[in-house]
Amino acid sequence: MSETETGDHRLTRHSRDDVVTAALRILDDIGLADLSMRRLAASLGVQASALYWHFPNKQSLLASVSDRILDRARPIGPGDLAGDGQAGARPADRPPATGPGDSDSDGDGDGDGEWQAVTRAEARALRDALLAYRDSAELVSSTLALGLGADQAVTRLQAAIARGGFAPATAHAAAAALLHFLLGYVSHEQQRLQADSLGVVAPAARASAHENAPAAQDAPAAQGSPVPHETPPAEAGSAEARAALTGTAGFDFGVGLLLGGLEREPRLSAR
Amino acid sequence: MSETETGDHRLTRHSRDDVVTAALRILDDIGLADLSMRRLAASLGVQASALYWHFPNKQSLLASVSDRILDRARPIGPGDLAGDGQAGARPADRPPATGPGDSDSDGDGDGDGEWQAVTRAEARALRDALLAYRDSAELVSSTLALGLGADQAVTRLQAAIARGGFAPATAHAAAAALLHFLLGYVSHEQQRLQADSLGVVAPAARASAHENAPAAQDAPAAQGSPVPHETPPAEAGSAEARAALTGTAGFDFGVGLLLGGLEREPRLSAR
DNA sequence: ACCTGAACACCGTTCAAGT
DNA sequence: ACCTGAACACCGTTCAAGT
Repeated sequence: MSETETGDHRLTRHSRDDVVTAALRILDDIGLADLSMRRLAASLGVQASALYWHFPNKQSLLASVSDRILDRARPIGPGDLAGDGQAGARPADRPPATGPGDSDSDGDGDGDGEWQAVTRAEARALRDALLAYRDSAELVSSTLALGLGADQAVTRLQAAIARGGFAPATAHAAAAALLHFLLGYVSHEQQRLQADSLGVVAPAARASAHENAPAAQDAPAAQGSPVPHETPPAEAGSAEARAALTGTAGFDFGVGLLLGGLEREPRLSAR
Repeated sequence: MSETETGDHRLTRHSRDDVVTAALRILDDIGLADLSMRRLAASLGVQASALYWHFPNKQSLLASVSDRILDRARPIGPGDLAGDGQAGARPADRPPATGPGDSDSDGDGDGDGEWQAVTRAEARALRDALLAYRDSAELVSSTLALGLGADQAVTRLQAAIARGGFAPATAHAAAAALLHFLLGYVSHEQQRLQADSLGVVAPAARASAHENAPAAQDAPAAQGSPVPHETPPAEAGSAEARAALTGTAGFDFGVGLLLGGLEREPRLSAR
């Protein structure tokens, strides 16, 4: 409730949600490292101690921020798989979306690879949600590392995987593995985006393993827009393949690996 | 150099390595959250400002600690695969160590799954090295998230995978994915270990999907206590399979998933 | 129901200066 | 080569008290 915080504040009392919203804005504007209780309070025109009426401590506040970010990833319903024109929240890019770089990994004969498509879509939705805010993957990671939140994400991935007919324990372990990869990947991705957006440049000896296009940044807009900054795969180089698997391609590759391995696991129902 | 710090200190000047050693001890004794420059300095009998002669800032010190932890994972040579009896740092458990819980995933007929065994061994060595110190996975994760260190780990995993004849870009991306999983998994594992070691206990209703400990929060502090998050679904489901894939079995499962998926990727040399 | 003011016990980092 | 002492600009959290 209350009015939308446009930078100024005063004269309104705040709700729990207002605090989370303000925190999200600071996160996106100046990063996790500078998201302090005092600064957050100041952005709301309030004393730091006031925040402790809404949250018992900073960690629980961060967990709520984490949940809010992840909640944005809801859209993908069981009905629509890939190639649908309408996006859920706002992520407007969503390319044709078939498989990984090369052959689709569900070409095993029977056509029930539906769980793979759904899982892939869930994973992409989570990544998109994370890419919408600076430092969000690191925030979610550390929140999860402290045992708080992020259950929603595991649950959704597990549900998608379970469509393949795996045992609950299998689906859960695979979902956890997928989430670990996802958070680590996006975390690293966001660190590079951030480094590139500053004038870090990296002389020229960047060469070998990883390199991607600079000038990809922008992110002036506030929270909403999930920033579709794509780095074209540009694999090409048959020689040494100097171009690494980055961006969406690298992400899909990792997800594909997990799904590929999962496909060989035993199913409960032989359908 | 200097004498081994046994808790007391005084009268010796310290080297960079001494500082790292002392930091490692504090990390293991009281955890990452309480590893401050001031406390570290005190444990060395020195002013906090003295540390800045050795390191430009806290992050670079932590990166060095991170490197030291990872360096402990060296032992696994190309010759020995699994079943070796000698442990590395401190973890004295190391069970018989055969395969995952169920069937080994490299029984595909041809006998050149050697790269899989080597990769698996490298992954296990990294996990063991991390398990030797409290909070190490989180430390390495955040160090890596900030763009420092941990290159050694990726490099070694990549080298192991490359034995399978994959393109460098493929091997690198797979190694990165494996490391992301590994750090996330062990991080979560250590968080649970830590929670369990305190008297958190978790009543008994631990059951269903997510095994994190309730009763840990509630935060008796303050007045409001704004009632955190929603109540978990607690679906319970099929009632069986409540035993999740945890510990070494869960770890091997995740690694196996990645390796299984990798096996389907195209090779450069047709062996 | 939501916030202030003041305090407590800390932080990382800098810098002139010492030996 | 390694460290001190003092300072600067911050932290998260508590708590009585206000409205």
